[in-house]
Amino acid sequence: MIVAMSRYDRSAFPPFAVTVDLVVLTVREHALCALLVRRGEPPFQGYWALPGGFVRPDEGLAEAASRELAEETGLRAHSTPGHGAAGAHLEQLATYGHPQRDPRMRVVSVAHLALAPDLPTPRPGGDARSARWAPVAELLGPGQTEGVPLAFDHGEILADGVERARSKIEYSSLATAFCPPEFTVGELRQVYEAVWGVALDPRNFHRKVTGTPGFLVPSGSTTTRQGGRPAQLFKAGGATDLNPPMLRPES
Amino acid sequence: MIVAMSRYDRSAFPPFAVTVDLVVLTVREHALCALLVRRGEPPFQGYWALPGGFVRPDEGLAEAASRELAEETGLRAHSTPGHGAAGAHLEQLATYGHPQRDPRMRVVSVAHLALAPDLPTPRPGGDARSARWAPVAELLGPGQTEGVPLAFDHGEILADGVERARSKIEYSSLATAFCPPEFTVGELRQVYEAVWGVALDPRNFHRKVTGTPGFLVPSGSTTTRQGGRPAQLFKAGGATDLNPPMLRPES
DNA sequence: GGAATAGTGTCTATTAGACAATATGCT
DNA sequence: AGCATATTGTCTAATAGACACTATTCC
Repeated sequence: MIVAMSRYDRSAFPPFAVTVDLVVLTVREHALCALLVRRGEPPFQGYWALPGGFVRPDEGLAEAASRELAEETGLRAHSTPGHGAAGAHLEQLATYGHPQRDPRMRVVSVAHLALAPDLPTPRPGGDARSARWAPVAELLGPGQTEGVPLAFDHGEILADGVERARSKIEYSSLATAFCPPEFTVGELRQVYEAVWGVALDPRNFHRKVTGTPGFLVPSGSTTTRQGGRPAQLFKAGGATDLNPPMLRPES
Repeated sequence: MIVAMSRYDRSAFPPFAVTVDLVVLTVREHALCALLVRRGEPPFQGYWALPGGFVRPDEGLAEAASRELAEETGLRAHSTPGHGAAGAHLEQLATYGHPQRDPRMRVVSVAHLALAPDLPTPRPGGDARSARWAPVAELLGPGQTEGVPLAFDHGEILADGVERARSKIEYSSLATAFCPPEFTVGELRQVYEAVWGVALDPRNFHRKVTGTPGFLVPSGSTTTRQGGRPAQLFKAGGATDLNPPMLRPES
């Protein structure tokens, strides 16, 4: 490979640094939250940023994103829904490559979106940097204005990731990626309500999700952890697409 | 650069080449077609490939894609619908970075999707390479098998681009990007039929598209170029999202 | 019992899909 | 006239949304 590279005119292949950045989302206390890390060095020293890092010469993009996710959260990544526990959904989001997005050099970042269940152990920082779960409502202002500025173009990336998550739970079963392996219909509804920031009718929601083939599979047991009448527990079914979709109100 | 590559070092940035590849789609003679160029040099010499090229040190990703599109087709790019004539819709598709996707060196390609109206002048090749519009049905086999192999991982990229286009015309007004500045409801229906490969009921389709606010704006004149009763001409309206969506049959 | 949540049933307005019928150009 | 396409209208089945009602637990 090195021999092959040296055979070519260097000016024909301008070198770029390639990184992966992660928009890791979870639902905590009825709020959609994103994982942020504090930067310990310039540029943007002291600012909050999305977790990420350089892609290594011998690894693929999804592989690099999966590695960074594990380093930051301990989660293993899945690209298909229907997993719970120590797994998170991971998919490529978009690539950001404005020439001046990093003042040091030309960096192209392949952003990924991860959806994780609420982590029992927040595990702040896989490599000694401090980390936190920040409610996205505090990061993305009501309009297009951002409340708290993030490092680099990470505010834009976060906004794109949140929008992707909001739209994708409409027509896919991805909302279950925010849930533990077994969950109730009410807990799933709270995920939708937190991600969309709206209230949904519990009765119509129940009829909708239990009536969609392959979305939910009863696990057989029940729980009363939500209070009130015991609720059936479900696991995510094999279906990935929701057809017809779950409709977001106010459209 | 070669020194840095030979050993991973925290302070170094493993260098990558970054390219843009284009999935340029149009509708010709009732068939969805993709723009291909023939490779004149190894690797994959003589194979058909997607148009593309290296991102320059001082240009952004969308800028590079727009430049390549203009070089290959003469089209100017728009990221919003509602344009016709010499304009094409252009959006980022996904990024492909498998370590061995290019045998020469590590190349990360940011693929873009362009939707263009049928070009009066096919203009085969902006830089002396031969080019052609290939029906995607001949390139992507019935199953997941490809009919004709493309260079590199371009078959996979093309399949992703076609799938993106097929799903995006469901819930956006992007189908108008395949049409000339003024078009009839029947011509728009033929776009949907070509992209999806299905037959749609002309009467229900007419009611649906004319009843969606902001999708179509009457231009005032009529045409008989389709034969039969003269049809109203429309321009693309300002709406970008179709709500409720155009439903793809057989789902 | 009272509060809270789970789950079912019912009604209505909207809509997708099938398809009859009419309109208006062309040869 | 006969053909082709455009455009409007009608009917039916399915569904989203509103909401009454019952079920089952904990306090």
